[in-house]
Amino acid sequence: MVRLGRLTDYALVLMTCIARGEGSSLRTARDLAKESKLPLATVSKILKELLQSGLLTSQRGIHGGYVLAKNPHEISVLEMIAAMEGPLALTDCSTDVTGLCNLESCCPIKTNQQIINQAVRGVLGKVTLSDLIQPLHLTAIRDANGKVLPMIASGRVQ
Amino acid sequence: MVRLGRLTDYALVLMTCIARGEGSSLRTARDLAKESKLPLATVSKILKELLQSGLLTSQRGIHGGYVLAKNPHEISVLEMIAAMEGPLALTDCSTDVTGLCNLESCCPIKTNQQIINQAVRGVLGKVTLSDLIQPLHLTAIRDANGKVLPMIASGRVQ
DNA sequence: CCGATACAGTACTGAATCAGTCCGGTTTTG
DNA sequence: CAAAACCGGACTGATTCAGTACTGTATCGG
Repeated sequence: MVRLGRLTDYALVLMTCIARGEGSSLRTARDLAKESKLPLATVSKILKELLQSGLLTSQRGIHGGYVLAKNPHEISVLEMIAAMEGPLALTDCSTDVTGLCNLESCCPIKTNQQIINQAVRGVLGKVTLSDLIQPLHLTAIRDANGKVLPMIASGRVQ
Repeated sequence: MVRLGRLTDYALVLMTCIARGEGSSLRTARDLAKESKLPLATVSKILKELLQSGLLTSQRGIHGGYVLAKNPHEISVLEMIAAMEGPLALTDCSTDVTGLCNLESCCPIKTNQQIINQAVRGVLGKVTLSDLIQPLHLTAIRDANGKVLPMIASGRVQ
């Protein structure tokens, strides 16, 4: 299905929760678990990974919690996905690692794969956390020909 | 890693092979297996799925084989991916199926997820099989702001 | 008409990945 | 020092996936 892992999905939800609560100091894992209706253990695991990727900062001890490390408009969807699943690479060929593919040097479409990857990265890099809080501002997103994607305004398409 | 299945990767290779050999009548599975250096059984499986999705047409019997069902520029990468992995949906929320998510109606980011999905679909829908054969023409692909993606011409970025 | 060739469809299996959980440790505060 | 909260790693059951095998059906040549 070419889908994000479920944990990545949760991560987007949690980041949105934290971003919405900005200004109200720290959010605890317990707090976020209640708000997102997800199990605490799972939430902790996700927050931990987001922390290690530098998207969150934490405060330990009683009265501890998590905050965004950057402004919401500086955190792209691409970064959040990469935090949970590692660098975005739709195929083995599009990694910088060599020796994975037995076709290696003669592979006729390696370059193309990288181009496809770059296109997807470009799009995901353009959508930021602040866009997820304010959906209507997404009208700024345009397709490959520079035309605004038709469904943004109406909220739904197909 | 957010990656395509390996079989999907192979499918892109095979479709490229077939597209390149256009005009030279039918390509047999055996033939394509040899050219792509993939096991015949696997190649057959992939071609079968591409057939069922209407991207290929087949001829049975001795002297049978496969041909593209459409012109290369009418077959998008999105279609090929969908043929192998089903409809592109980065998250459960972005499917048309309901009842999968326990947050359902109150989920704060459902709309956004669909927007993200649509953005990715838009990009993948713009790249066609003919683009994969003629990499240099990909300079037509632009980012969300209408600017040409920087790495296309040079073949590589980052 | 018969057999060789190639597509068509299904079913199975071993491996790899993933979600989710648990447990023990460390830091801070009252 | 005890409670609250973060920190880190490790384990497990389930699910998914790649790959293979086997049987069936269609077409063509002789």
